[in-house]
Amino acid sequence: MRKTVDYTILSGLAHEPRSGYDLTKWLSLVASHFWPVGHSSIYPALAALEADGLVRHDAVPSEQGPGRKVYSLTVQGREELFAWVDSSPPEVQVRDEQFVRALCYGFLPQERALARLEQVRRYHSGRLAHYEELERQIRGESDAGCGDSVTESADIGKLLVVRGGILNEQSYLRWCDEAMAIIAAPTRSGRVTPRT
Amino acid sequence: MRKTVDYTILSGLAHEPRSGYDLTKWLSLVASHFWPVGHSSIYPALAALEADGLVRHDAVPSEQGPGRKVYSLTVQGREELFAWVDSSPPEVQVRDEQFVRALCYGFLPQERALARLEQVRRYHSGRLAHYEELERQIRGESDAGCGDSVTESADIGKLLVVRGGILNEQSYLRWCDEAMAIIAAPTRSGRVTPRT
DNA sequence: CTTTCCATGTAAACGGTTACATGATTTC
DNA sequence: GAAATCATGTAACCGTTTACATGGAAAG
Repeated sequence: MRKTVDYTILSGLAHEPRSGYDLTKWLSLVASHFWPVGHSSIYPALAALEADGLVRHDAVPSEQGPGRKVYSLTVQGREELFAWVDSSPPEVQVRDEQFVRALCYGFLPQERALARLEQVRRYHSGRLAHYEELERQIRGESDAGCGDSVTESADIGKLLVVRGGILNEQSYLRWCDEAMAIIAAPTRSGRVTPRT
Repeated sequence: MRKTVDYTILSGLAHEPRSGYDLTKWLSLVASHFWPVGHSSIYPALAALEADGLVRHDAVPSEQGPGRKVYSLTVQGREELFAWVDSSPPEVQVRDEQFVRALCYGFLPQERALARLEQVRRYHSGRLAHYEELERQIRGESDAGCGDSVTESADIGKLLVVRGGILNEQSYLRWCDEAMAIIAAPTRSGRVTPRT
């Protein structure tokens, strides 16, 4: 059975033929916020995909370091990828350690919980700026290419995921604000730290 | 080194002493959307936490099935949990397979991508309704049992995570709408069927 | 001459999920 | 008498992460 990391790799190659090294960098740029992949997963996966006939590579000599293996999708690889993309997604499984902490914020002294949330907010503020910069880049590229706004098939995918990142970070920021309001609310009587 | 699942369990016990069985059910209700934990992780973890003196259990006979082991936090367990809660969170790592597919939606025929997004939207619409119901329950409970400070502290955590779930699902719905608009945009030229 | 970047890979450790295993009681 | 719920646990598997491993070229 094929794993998600395989399809992530195939997706990368669908956008453009790449070496394992380039894939690693590209995926860490555009896909790390929904499916992080390290290079130590990529190289074995590429070899397995090649053995199954979903990708093939051309050896390309490089000026520095060892020769590159530039991988591209085969017809079969393209078919399998698109079939998977157009298949029923399972229920999403998200893991966010931050919320485990949040589950206990009510037990912390008010000012500690608020300080934590402030910190979380700063972090996501930075992430948001990062995705917004990415969006500008994508829109800039496709403007330069054709004349229309987003036209290229490949750009649509990139735009979709970056918009996802942006909306997600915005909602996180909204959560921080709300959470701080809930914790700072004066309606509660006594908590771990006594009032006054 | 302690893992997140340990702190998730400790968080559950901080809210109320519970058996492994009850913990499993409670966590699947309130924590499954940010840190899913199965019972086969819980029982070994509880044993390890007990060996380390962070929790202890009282054997309580049960009417049906084997006797229950009701676990509660020790002083040390409480301290370690709160110290972790009030520590610097690492960068969050989210995994959402849906976005891997989205990365390739530009390669699908328009109507297929739109159908997919419609399906995703329905799913998250259901999730949103679920969290909203949960929020109503929590707010109902704390209105009913007004006065007790411990109960209130526990309710804050539950409220925070359920609000997180709601804001997150709302942003997902917004993403679906945006994504459908981007894909349905008439400005694109040559993308109708996937190339082969 | 040391660090960074290019470029590829392997192997062990870790954590989580799935399946296995048991058995009593209540409900249909 | 079959299924669901209560209640506990173990073991194999699987995928990811981290560390190990190599080595040339450019830049500081």
